[in-house]
Amino acid sequence: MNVFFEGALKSGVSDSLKSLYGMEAGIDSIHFQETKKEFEGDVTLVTFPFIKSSKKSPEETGKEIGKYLEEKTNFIASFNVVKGFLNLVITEEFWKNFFLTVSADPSWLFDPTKNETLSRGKKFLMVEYSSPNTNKPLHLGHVRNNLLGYSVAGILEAAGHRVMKVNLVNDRGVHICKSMLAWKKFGHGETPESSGMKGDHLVGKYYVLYDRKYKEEVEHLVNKGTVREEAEKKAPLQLEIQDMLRKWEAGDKETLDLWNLMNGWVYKGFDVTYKKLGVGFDKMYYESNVYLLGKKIVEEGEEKKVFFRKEDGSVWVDLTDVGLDQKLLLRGDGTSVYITQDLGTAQLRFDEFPGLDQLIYVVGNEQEYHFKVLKEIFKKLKRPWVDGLFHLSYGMVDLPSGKMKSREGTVVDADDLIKEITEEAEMTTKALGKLDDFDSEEAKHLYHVIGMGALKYFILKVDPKKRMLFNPAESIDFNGHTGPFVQYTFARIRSVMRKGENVNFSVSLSLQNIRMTKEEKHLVRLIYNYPSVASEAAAGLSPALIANYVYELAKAFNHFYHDHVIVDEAAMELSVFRLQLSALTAAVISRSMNMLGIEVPEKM
RNA sequence: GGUCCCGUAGCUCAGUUGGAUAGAGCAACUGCCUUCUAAGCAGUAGGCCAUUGGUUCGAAUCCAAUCGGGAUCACCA
Repeated sequence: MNVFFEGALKSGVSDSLKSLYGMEAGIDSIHFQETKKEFEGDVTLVTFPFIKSSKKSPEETGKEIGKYLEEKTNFIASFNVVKGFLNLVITEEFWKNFFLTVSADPSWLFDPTKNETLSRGKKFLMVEYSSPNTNKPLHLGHVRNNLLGYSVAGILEAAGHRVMKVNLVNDRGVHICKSMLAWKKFGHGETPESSGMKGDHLVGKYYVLYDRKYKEEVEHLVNKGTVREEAEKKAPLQLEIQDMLRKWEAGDKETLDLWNLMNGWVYKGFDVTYKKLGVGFDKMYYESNVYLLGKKIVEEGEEKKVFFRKEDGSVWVDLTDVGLDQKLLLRGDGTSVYITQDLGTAQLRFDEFPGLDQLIYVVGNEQEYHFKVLKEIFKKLKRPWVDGLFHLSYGMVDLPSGKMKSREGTVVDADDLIKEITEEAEMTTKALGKLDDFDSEEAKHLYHVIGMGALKYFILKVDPKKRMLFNPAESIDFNGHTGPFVQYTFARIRSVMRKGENVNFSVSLSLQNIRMTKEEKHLVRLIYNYPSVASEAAAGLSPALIANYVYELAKAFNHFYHDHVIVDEAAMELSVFRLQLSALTAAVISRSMNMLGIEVPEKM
């Protein structure tokens, strides 16, 4: 619902309670809900909370409030009371006025500077997402992360916030060293060019190879009588990795050159995948640049006696007072751990961007503990921006066979997935055979748009915090509650509008002689709801809300389309109204899908 | 074991600031294309909202316990 009339309605109810029963009810304590389909009305007020004051039956109370509203406000046409539920019918005049307003200027719906429902307090937000390791290509789990992050940023922007999308690339550490070492020993100088492999896949291949060779070494040692734990530490490859890490930290040229070379391959590969996913970033951070930053904060904490040092020189924070554990912040040898760098980067960002209100981390739920710790530490350090730290946690993507495991080869690779889904879109589209006038470039683009629409919608429509099941064989559908369904509805509207453009209607939009049908009113209502849905989605960082809303809207349009003739030369005024209604629906669909990062096609 | 998240139709999911008879889609079965795109529309069937107890005018929604599933509690990142 929308402040457009909700505010007035609430104060109407508040007034009525006061004058009828002498009850002081704050505007915020009054809640409406949409009237259920089975009953007549647009909004419903539950009267039970008021019967204590009214000392009358729910029915009676409802009737009195309804009567009051009908008389004292100008947009209640009628009302009825069923079992204590006061159903209010909004006047057709109201919907017509709304429709005329947004038809004349659709920006009223979309522009946060014009629509106060849409923007409730402009903020400056940073969304960190993606944050890949550079030792292997992206998989399905990353896909969920990227789509979520990009979409959340889009939703926040649509609500009028200033948003920065950032990516913290995990470009250093043992994982990349493993790929480097395996490539150096077994790669024979193989490159993306020589192998024809995408760079990230090539590097990933050596990561897997390292793991295999390392296991062989461990088994070999175990067979010769070494205890497994011991063998894992003493395998030659493991020792070489340690050596390589040290060299990297010491700035050894040969190591850094190799590191740069292989990371370069990976970035090229990532760029291709990001582009296909349609995601992007305003700023890239690299762990190799920031991993030392946290040390200053550790020093500060020590001075402030918030942290403490153990005999071996390691620095810790004690969080047992807030139900967490003691946490290591700096190793005895002075090197940093994972959280050290996150301390540093968080500080860096608030320093770098004055006025930053919120830092949203889109990271899997396996790191909930980590972010809790991070926040508690900054709380102890009394950072004024600590409440702006937010971990947008999401669940794993599981396969029917269970968890994805890279070592067991059960990961769903992002590039493969995109390829398959695009091919599927192509097959389906061709089978329907509606694209005779498309050239091959256009067609290719369309397959991609539809395929990605299906994938993105599939992932974004579910609540982020739930783990979701992905069945590669049957998960992605193009019918029903899917992205392509919504895309199709948009294309259908555009098709009708093209027909409308070819007809010369010599009247302008006027609703004087029009009685809206049930379906038309339903559509107008849904369009009316857009700003509050958008604003709710922004407040809750929830793409799923948008996805479900736009589905409902598309369904409502298809229903309307089925029962009504839109372009009819014999009924000019009506046609102009219906075309306008269709156009507005299309605009809202397009906007909503955009927030999900999904394109809508003119034809499909 | 402690902490956190999840459990709704055969399957995938909505609905969770307490409100009326719990909603979609897929799969199954029926209809609807000489008229604006049938990737559509209409219909049938499918439910002990994990279980038990509590809170109250009212509970899928809040509280407690139990049972299932997952995550986490590293001098890994």
